[in-house]
Amino acid sequence: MQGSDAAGAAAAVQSDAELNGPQADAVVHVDGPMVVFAGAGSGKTRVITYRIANLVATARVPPYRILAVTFTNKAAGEMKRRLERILGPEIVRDLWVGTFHATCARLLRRYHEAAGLERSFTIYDDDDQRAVMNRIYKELRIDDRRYPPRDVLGRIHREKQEGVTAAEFHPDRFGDEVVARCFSEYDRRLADANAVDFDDLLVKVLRIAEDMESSAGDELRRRFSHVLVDEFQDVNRVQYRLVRALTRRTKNLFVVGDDDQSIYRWRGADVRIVRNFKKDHPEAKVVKLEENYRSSGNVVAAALAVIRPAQDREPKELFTQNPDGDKVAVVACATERDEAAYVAERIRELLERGVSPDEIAIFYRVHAQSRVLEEVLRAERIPYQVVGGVRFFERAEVKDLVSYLRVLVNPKSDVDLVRIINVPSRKIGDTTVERLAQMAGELKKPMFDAILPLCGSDRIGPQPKKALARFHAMMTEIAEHAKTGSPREIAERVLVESGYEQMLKDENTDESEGRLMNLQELVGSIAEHEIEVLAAGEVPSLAGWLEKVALTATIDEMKDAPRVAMMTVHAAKGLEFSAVFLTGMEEDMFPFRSQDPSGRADLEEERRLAYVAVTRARHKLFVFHAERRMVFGGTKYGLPSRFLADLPAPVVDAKKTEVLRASFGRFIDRPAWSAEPPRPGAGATAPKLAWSHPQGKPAPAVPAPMQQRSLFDDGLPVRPAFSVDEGAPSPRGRAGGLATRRGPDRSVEVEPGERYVERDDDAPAAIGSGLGRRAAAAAATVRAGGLRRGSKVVHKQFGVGVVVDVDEAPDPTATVKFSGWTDKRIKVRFLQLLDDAS
DNA sequence: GAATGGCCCGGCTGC
DNA sequence: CGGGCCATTC
Repeated sequence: MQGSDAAGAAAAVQSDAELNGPQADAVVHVDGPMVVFAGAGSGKTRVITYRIANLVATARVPPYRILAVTFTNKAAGEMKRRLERILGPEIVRDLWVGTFHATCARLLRRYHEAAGLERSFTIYDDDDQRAVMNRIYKELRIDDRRYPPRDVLGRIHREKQEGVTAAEFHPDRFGDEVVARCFSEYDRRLADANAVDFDDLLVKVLRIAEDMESSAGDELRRRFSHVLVDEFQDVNRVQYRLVRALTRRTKNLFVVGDDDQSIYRWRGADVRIVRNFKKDHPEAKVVKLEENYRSSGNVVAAALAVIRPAQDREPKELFTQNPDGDKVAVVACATERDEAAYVAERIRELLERGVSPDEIAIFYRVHAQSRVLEEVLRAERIPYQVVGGVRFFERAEVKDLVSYLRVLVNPKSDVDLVRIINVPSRKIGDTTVERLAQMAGELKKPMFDAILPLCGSDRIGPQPKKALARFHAMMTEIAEHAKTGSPREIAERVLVESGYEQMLKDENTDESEGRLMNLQELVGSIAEHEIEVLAAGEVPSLAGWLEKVALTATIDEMKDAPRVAMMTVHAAKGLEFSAVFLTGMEEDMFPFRSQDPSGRADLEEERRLAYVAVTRARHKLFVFHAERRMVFGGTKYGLPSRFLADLPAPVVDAKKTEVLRASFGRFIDRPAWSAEPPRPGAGATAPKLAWSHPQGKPAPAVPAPMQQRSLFDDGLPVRPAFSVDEGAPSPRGRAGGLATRRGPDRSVEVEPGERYVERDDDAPAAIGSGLGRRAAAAAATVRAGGLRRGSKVVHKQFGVGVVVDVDEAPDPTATVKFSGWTDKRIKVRFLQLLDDAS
């Protein structure tokens, strides 16, 4: 680092910063442990960035002695980019900025010997882990019904996250003997394959860092003078121990987090670590950033209301000086498709008003919700990108090519070898592979190295021998070329030489076409990586690319493109958008409740998750809940999420979609929880849900529906089953609580005061015929009023549409354009005319 | 040894 | 509803 650079940077830090009091404290206080409780939108990324800049520019800390741990690679990239503007690329290149996993992978390449690995080790993902475990089950003849491999792997995973090794594993539960056996066998196989799993990356580095005897440990502990950790509320035990070990000498551990945003408990994160930081480090300086610069007043108010009932929070009060802005729209929808159509409509409006698509995001609790949203956005020609979901790198053809490349880099990796040995088909069947595995076991060699010995034996027939020998020759040849070629060239060669490309070309279907394109994209990604690495002045390698691939998170794949982003709330952590659409805010969806009866939800964490979702929005926040929703093939009827009830009335603008408004004699299934009529005080505690509402909240003195309605002042049926007929669109009068349906025994008489509920499980067939009297009335309106082109209509299934054509016949039919569907031809009597006044 | 169809089970969040 | 695994068949 040149002196002038540093001086310039120091000046830049001073002039750029404009940090407020607490922020400045967090930046300039250099030595010793420090914890920053940074509320959502309080500028913590800025603080970390400027702190690093300050360390380098003012405190003159050599950049290579600074380690900054971010939560995602994407965040690491952004931080580096910001720092480059302040410090210049030369300095930033020497900084260590990355996720725990990426950092540990990098360290492990340096200290591989101390971890008993070769430098070329492979990182196994869940799929690989499962493959290894299946192999173990087969060979040890373990009953996979009694001990599901999934559970065993999950158990091992949890143990590793706590830093427990196979040797230390203490069987104390039923079935733990099996876990113990699998654990050590699994570790042994990974070691033999020169491979590590995600947990190993951290654990192995931790072993070295905590080893007071070895020189590697000593060196590692001296490596960094300052360690900074972002999103500290989501670190696990191993990660915490690691950063403590790394700062054992200097004590310069700086952590930033928000215990309110801890949402990864299910993967080992422990929010108590940040909450107890002061206890662990009595000398630690504590800073709280409580001013939110991101969101409008109403959004902040909503966020606070959601998080306030949470327990054991670090005391802090988020506030903002931003204007109140628009209210939070809470939108009641009929179905998920109605929800999607409404989302699309609002997005369309925003886009027309000049909002950039990348300033808009749609959130959901689970990926499964994305499909319908995607369909509708596609139909509406709104540019979007789905973050995560079925990941690119999980596609079969992509994994195949990756496996080929991994075998080239690390021929010991048996799971990769098995994956590709017969793809494309080389007449090397299961039996042959089995024999090969046996041979490898006996020779205590990797399977690849057992190929030739097996060919030299008389254990297999001449055909398999030939096939195996050819495969071996092919791979050897490619490996030979791989010594000189660039990663992209190697990948291309593999595709050709292996016959993989030919296989797909021969198939010549739409699917194979798509696969070929995916492979092209993969090669493109390798080429891109080459360019990046070359630009950084380093030599691109296949191993480097493979490592990057293994450690790429879904969110890292998010492109900087003018597209609406769709993602889970988990993926949204750390991001912000001008407009946020938070969908599926219903009980059992969000808070999510697993189908698995043993799977109890962690309500506290779900609440924090909701808080994260809300705090992503800068200006506009739309929250949605649907009356019914298709979930895993069945229709689920959902109550509005309890988190909605926490929103203060003054910041909420409650709306209903037109489809919901127009829905008459709602066909609400009668769920078990409505078996009893609501009684005062019973509403909130009735066994309608597996969860009770948060402790400490007194049961409402009024029936829950009424209590909630104060919030939804347009008569929104927050408890649909109890308020079925309310909010009907027109004053045509109630249906008298009676509705008719086809078939015998299906018309139901309803007592006064009770609401009519009806099944709606045979959807398409029931369209129209199940509509009841109001439908008839509506149809009459349509015919009498006359349906024209341009008329707005509602259809039970398809939602709101615009008539593009009417076919006058004895049974008039209209062609209607529905949002999110292809044009439909529908009998006019199944349509309801929307009077535009409503 | 490969290909195809059916069945069963899981079913969230993800490095 | 969908994916993975198994059994059947060629």
